Amino acid sequence: MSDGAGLVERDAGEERVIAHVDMDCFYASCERLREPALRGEPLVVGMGYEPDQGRGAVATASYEAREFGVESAMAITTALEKLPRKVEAAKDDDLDVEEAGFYRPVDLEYYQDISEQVKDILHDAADTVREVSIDEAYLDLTGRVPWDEAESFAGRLKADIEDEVGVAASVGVAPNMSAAKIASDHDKPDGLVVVEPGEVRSFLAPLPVEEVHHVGPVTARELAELDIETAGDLAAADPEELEDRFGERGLTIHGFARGEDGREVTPKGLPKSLSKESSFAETTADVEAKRERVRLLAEQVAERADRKDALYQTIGIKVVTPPYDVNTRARSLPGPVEDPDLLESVALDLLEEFHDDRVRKVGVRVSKLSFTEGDQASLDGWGDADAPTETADNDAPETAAETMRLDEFEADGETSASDETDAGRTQLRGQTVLTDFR
DNA sequence: TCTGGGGTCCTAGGACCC
DNA sequence: TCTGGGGTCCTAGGACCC
Repeated sequence: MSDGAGLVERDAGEERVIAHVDMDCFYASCERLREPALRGEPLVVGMGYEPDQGRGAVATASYEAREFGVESAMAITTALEKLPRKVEAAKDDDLDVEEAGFYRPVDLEYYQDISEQVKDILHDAADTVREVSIDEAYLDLTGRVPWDEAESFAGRLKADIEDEVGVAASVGVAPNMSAAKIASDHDKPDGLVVVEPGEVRSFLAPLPVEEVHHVGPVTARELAELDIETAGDLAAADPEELEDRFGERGLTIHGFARGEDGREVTPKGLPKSLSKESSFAETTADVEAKRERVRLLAEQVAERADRKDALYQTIGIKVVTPPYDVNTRARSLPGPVEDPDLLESVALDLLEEFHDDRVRKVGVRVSKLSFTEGDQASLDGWGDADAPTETADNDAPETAAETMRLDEFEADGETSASDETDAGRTQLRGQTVLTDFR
């Protein structure tokens, strides 16, 4: 048996101690923190459940709400059928108040606040922390916590979070990230699972293959055709065949299933892209409605880029047409810019291709980001918003090379300035960018 | 399940260069 | 002028994660 390549080898004998911390239905816990009456009640936190506008989905359902069949990402309308709101049930004789629950709209800023308090505790507990999302992080405890103390350490960590912040977490400890992640999930909520180095294979073997990171519904279905249904099956499969079918990811998931994962815990770097998207309440072919939404999103994306001191070189849109076809279009600029008007005009220009299409959803995205020096705090998203902007000079590109590329860009635009007056306007914008560079 | 929003990474084909 | 091979960049789509 040769084992699958693609994983970083480490010195044998030096087993790392990695923890994965995962808050239990975090948004719901936050809501209960400021509204204790919600404790023990079925609670759904979602977006767009009020007849506001747009479609909505469930962000988090408490365990009590899950009893009624409400799940994460479920359409809010479906969730309401399974679990009506108490306020409605009280007014309606056909509904039973006992069989109803509470709904609260997502309040990300508040959750971010709570999250920071938790993250502070995590950073005190470990030298290296990778924050994965608002409610999840990996800790490298190697050299700080020996295996025979892993369980008590994790227990203290949970208790600290509970006592100091007031929300519950599940913790998994294992010799690598992928196993730690599965471990934290294994006994949710309020779980604590330690998988020591020698036990990883046997711990993973009976689990359904979907629990392996990077095995989603599509891959799981394809694996089932190969009679691979558990992590143990996957671990025993032929890596070459997996690579043929799934590419590099085939080798990755094979390794994960075998308890092999050489990834180091590293702090999260700067973002690669920033985007904003939104759905229409009903699909629409209305040109002005589409343009108006794209304008709004472009403005919001520009604002966020500005707050994070990010320059962008590629501007893209996303257009979702019924039934659910995702189309993306993108255009790169000759150099990085921070220019809301250009962002808007390029986005609108890209949208022209979908002029006659009925759409369900649109999005705007910037990528190929570069960041100005200074003020790291705001890069994380919670620094002070008004950083001094003396940075423009610092990242002026090397003029010779840049000017050449700009010339090419203009020439390109000239020749392809096909039909629309919009194209010409974009060109003009392009030239204002040029002067910004000098 | 008839599908919200914000991300990451990989792949494949085409353009272009040497 | 029927045609190699390597490399890079760009765009579009897809799978996946939270």
